[in-house]
Formats: sequence, structure tokens, C-alpha cells
Amino acid sequence: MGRRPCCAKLGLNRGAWTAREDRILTTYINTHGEGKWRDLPQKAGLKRCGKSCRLRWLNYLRPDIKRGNISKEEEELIIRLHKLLGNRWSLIAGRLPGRTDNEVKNYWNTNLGKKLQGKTAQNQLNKTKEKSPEGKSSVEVHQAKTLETPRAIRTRAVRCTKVILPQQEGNQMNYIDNILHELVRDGKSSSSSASSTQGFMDEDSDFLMDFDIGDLFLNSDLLEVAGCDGIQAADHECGNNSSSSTNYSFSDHKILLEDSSNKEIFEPNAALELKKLCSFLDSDDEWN
DNA sequence: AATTCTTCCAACCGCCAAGTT
DNA sequence: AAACTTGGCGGTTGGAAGAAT
Repeated sequence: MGRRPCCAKLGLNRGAWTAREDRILTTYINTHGEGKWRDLPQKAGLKRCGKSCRLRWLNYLRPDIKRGNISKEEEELIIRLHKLLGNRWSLIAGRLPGRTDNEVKNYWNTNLGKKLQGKTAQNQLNKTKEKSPEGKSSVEVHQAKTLETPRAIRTRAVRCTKVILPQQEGNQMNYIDNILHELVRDGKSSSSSASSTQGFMDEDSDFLMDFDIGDLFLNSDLLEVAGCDGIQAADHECGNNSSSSTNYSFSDHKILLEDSSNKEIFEPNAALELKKLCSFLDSDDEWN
């Protein structure tokens, strides 16, 4: 038995929503709440499929939707998050109150993608020209564009067990230390054992403090001080199944992740290992 | 003024993972 | 364990609106 056919095959309405349909949907959800999308249209008296109702509500009718132009601050945040997360629009939108994944995606495709592509292509072109002044410009532009692929690749990491940072001079190390302290103080750590952060960065520390990996990654200050210009992930097949092992690399800094088969990647040259910095609150949690 | 081209974005589509039976 | 349902996601499309010719 397969899926039930969607609206197109049942003679339901398609295309742009009318004001009347919007009113019916809004009234119904305000009365009965969200969910049960499959049955909603029939109960509400709409000639739409549930999926269409859900999309209309989430992307347009919800009361907390922020409409209007994306601000400069929002744009900068989108760019930073995209650098880290790639095309994971729902995650990015989750960090922009009132914005939907569809809106962020559209904004990226119509504004930022082109803008940044132009910039990076030009940078790459300049670099290539430095190396070979006689360059073939059209080829170079093409090559630059092919380097545009997002740096973040979707992964299936289930937990992060180690963060490795190279030894650095005091000031910078203290700065990272402070940021990590702030994460704990702000309640971003999931661990109740976070009452003391003394010795947090000590080389021999054996603390088992849990961190939300998302918050850690998204703390731009930490990424910046770590010299990170994005997360690079190398996925590869493990045996015959499709699970992937994952190595997130911040330049010389390594964040080591386990895949579902508990494989780890370890960077032996790292000077400092922070054990269990980023294991998840609940081991069932999956970061993907 | 008419036509063509370009841009933008709401909506659709197919796929997937998790939950349920 | 398998079949099925549901909700959610990201990629793509189509049409409206505006710009260019």
C-alpha cells in the first residue's frame, strides 16, 4: 500500500491562496490548534491538501511571522550561519525569530547567493592571476565558480566527544576559556554539573561537562578566535551501510565526532584535548 | 504603448525520518 | 519486523510584478 494521493490527484485547489481560504484556515487553527494536517482540510472545509495547509500556515499565516525586509543584522547572521550549516534553512531560520525557512531560502537564492558568489569568484580570480599573470580569464572564472560549493556538508554525527585546540598564547587561550565559561554561565550547557568551571581548559582536566554542540558551533566569537572560516566535513562511507564518519575541522583545530558506529577520528598532533566537551545532554539526541 | 526580459517569492514536489499500527 | 502514516525539509517551479528595450 502506498501513500494516499495528494491534492493534485483529488481535484483540490492549487496555487495561490485566497483571502477566504486564509480566513478559514486561520480560524480553524486558532480554535483547534496546529497538527493533524491530513484531516484538517476536510474538518475545516477547505479544498486543499493537508500539506498545503501546513505550508500556508507555517510560512504565511502564523501570527509570529515577521514580515518585511531582512535587516542588515539578519543578513549577516544568515551569511554566518550558512557558512557553518550550509543549506539547512530550517536550522538557520530557527536562529532568526519570525523568519521562516522558506523566506531565508528565498532571500539567499535571490540576494546573498549571487552576491557572495560574485565576491568569492572575484577573489579566486585575483588569486589565480597572482600565480599566473597570463591567465585564461573565462576558465578562471569558471574554476572560481566551481569552488563555490558550500563548505558545510550534511552529516550524521550523533555525538561529539572531543574538541582539540592547539596550544596558543595566553591571551587568546584565556579568551576561549572565557567564552566557554559564558556558555556554561548562560545555561547553554546541558549539564547540571556545571556549577564549577575551574580548570575548564586544563590539559589534564577530566571534566565531563555536556555542551550543546549547536550552541558551541554557533558561538561566532569562539569560531572567530579559533580562526575558523567554516566547518569542513568529510563524509565517507563506512562499510556497506550508508552511515558516515565525520570530522569537523576548524583549520588546525579539530572537533571530533562519533558516527553511529562510534568511530572516532583523533588528531594526534593536537596539543590540547578537551575530553567530553561536547557530548550531548541525552545520548539519544542526534545532531544532523 | 507594447513587448520582452528579469527578478522575486509563494507554492509545489519528492524524499526522508520518526512514529504508529 | 514490516507496512503504513505523518510531519518536516530542501530543491524547484510558475506566475506576478517591475524593469528594460
